[in-house]
Amino acid sequence: MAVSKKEEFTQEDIWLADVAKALSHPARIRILKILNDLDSCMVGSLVDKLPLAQATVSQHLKELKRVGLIEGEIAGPKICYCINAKNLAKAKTALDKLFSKIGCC
Amino acid sequence: MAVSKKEEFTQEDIWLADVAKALSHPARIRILKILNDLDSCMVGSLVDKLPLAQATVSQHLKELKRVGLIEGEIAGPKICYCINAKNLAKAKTALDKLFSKIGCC
DNA sequence: AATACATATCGTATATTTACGATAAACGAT
DNA sequence: ATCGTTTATCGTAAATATACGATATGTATT
Repeated sequence: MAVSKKEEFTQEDIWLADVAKALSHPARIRILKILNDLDSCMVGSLVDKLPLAQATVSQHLKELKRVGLIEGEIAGPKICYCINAKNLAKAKTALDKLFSKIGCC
Repeated sequence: MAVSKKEEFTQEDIWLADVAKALSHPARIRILKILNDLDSCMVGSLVDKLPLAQATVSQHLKELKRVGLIEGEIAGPKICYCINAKNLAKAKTALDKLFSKIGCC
């Protein structure tokens, strides 16, 4: 594209689109579901559960971390990831609002 | 990327990621909000309300239509778009489930 | 049928995303 | 201090997304 026009929208819309972008790959949906089920999980364990190379999983984790949906804590030589409940709730509220439409055409 | 690995996930995760992808641009968030407020809207009117060329708006509408979040009805020479409430509700339910995490680390 | 208008599609340039091997960085244990 | 383990980052190739002008398509009007 010549030049991105994303900045020409409201901060709220840009943020919501950004959260949606973080959710826009099945690997990242899967990661969130795993973290939801296990409460927390080491990267190596996530790599075992996904059909992707370690470098790729790390990249997906970075994207989820970027928008604040997850956070990592150093646990010795490993890193323990978990969901950031506060930001997840914020995203849920914003999406709920967007999806509040009941009637139709 | 060499080859996409998206097919290696569950249909549910692929679908949810696909819906999120449709929401992953501020222009498409804006379009949904406008349709939510106005109930329905002609394409020309949407073009007026967005900082994008007509061809680009049409492309964004196509993406929202692809995942079933909106639908267009021919109205004479114009086309009237509106939200597909049924599919929006389905997406809302799936996202709610994903976001059901309350506790944290 | 010719015209005017509304929207979709095509072609294309550029930006971004996805994927992975290789390598670096950080830590604990020996 | 060196070694093995774990994860992040770099470099890179291919796929996909974004943006727009130009053009095609379809409809109503004259």
